[in-house]
Amino acid sequence: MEHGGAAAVVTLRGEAELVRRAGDLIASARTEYLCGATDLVTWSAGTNAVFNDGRRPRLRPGPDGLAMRKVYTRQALGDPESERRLARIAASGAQVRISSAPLAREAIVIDGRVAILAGSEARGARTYTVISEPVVVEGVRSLLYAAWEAADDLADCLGAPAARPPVLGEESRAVLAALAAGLTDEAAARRLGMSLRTYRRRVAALMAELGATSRFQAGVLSRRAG
Amino acid sequence: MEHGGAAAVVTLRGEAELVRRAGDLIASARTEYLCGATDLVTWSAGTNAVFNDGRRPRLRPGPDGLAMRKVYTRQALGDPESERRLARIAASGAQVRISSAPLAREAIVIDGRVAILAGSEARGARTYTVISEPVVVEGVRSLLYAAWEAADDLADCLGAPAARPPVLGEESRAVLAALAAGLTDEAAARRLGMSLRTYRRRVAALMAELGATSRFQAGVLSRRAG
DNA sequence: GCCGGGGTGGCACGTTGCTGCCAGCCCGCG
DNA sequence: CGCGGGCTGGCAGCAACGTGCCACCCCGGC
Repeated sequence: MEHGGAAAVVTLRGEAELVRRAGDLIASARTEYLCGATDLVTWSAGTNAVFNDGRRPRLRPGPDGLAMRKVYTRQALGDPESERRLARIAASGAQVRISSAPLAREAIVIDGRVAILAGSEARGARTYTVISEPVVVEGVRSLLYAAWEAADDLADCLGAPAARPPVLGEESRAVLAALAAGLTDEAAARRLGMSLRTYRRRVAALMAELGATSRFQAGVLSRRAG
Repeated sequence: MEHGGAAAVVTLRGEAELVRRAGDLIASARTEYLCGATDLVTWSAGTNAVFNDGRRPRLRPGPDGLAMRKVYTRQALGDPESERRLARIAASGAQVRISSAPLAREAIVIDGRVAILAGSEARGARTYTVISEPVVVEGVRSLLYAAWEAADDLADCLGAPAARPPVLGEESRAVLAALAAGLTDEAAARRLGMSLRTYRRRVAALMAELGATSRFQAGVLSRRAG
């Protein structure tokens, strides 16, 4: 049972063609605009061009409005400039979240009807694949939505001192594991073969690195970082 | 630029056809078999039939072996029977993780070359869409891999008393928020308008519900549950 | 050798978190 | 009305956590 609707899978080259061929599609979002990317680079040129063309949809958080959901990775929080842009996006009514898992390929799903996947660069122009085959769109949407669900709200990530997780050493990981196992300090220190005093020093250093003021918060933040 | 390779997107009806038409494909996995589903129901009949046909690949955890990665949701931990089956899968060399986000549609990606997405049931037979278009496969793989990355190892979820998160009340959420904000008990109790004693009672109840023995662990578990 | 720096462990003390006990309060029930 | 049950808050005592201080190493430089 081959699928062949000529328009089921279409590959476009470059943002210009994306805007020309799929601009109407993108601007026609009515219920949900779900978008995932590692940072702000990929879609910015293409889709901003579409929306700035005087057809930016009104974002209403209400039940019948368009839900604009964007997931990025921590790389989108890299520099203050990107952070500001993200904050601006969020202020404009979009829901922005930060995923701690990598999103290697950018993806958009519009109203559960159309998916757009970015390919790699080829001859200077990025390719975009527009999919309208329902099963594929639904599959992509469910996966992208899972990433959305698993991600943190931008607001919870902005002030975090550990926006860039500091790549902990081997010992820190062991301490973290002991903490996460629910051991008391005494038991943990014995297991790790260090004195109670030193163990507590390690914990204090970890908490400082995470920016936590209580152990509960440290647990939450440690999981956010992985 | 239409895509047409006749085999780029093929939809199959029912597990029998899946095995007949895509069995070789599934059994030919060499480097990575990445699979996501809400529970053990969907793929079991189809892919088990393929593998039990004497072509189960050898799972080697080494660098050149086949990495069999499976992500399920907490629903796969529903009953002890499913738990045992999951443990058996893990024991056979597959890496099994539990995602706290919903995976509405089942998906497989094989060696980064082929994706198979499950559709909804139609006339008693579930449909399976086999995709070999590289951009689409890569997009699906990156999303599925993100779900894999964000998920917890099965071992960390098996003993958890809160495998089924108990749908906390409004007040419990407020307590959790106060804890996650890093407040001291005193400050949190003031903010929530209750006495220190009562606040600590709430915290103790929460920790019991989560099965945590330390606040750090409670923080970790609370985030695992959402 | 001596010296200084960095990491460690012991000790003491203060803070925070945990819980058993009891008194009070509100409610529904007989 | 009395009575019991459930929830609350205060108190006390204990366990756990956090940290400043100091003595003790181990090392590398002078």
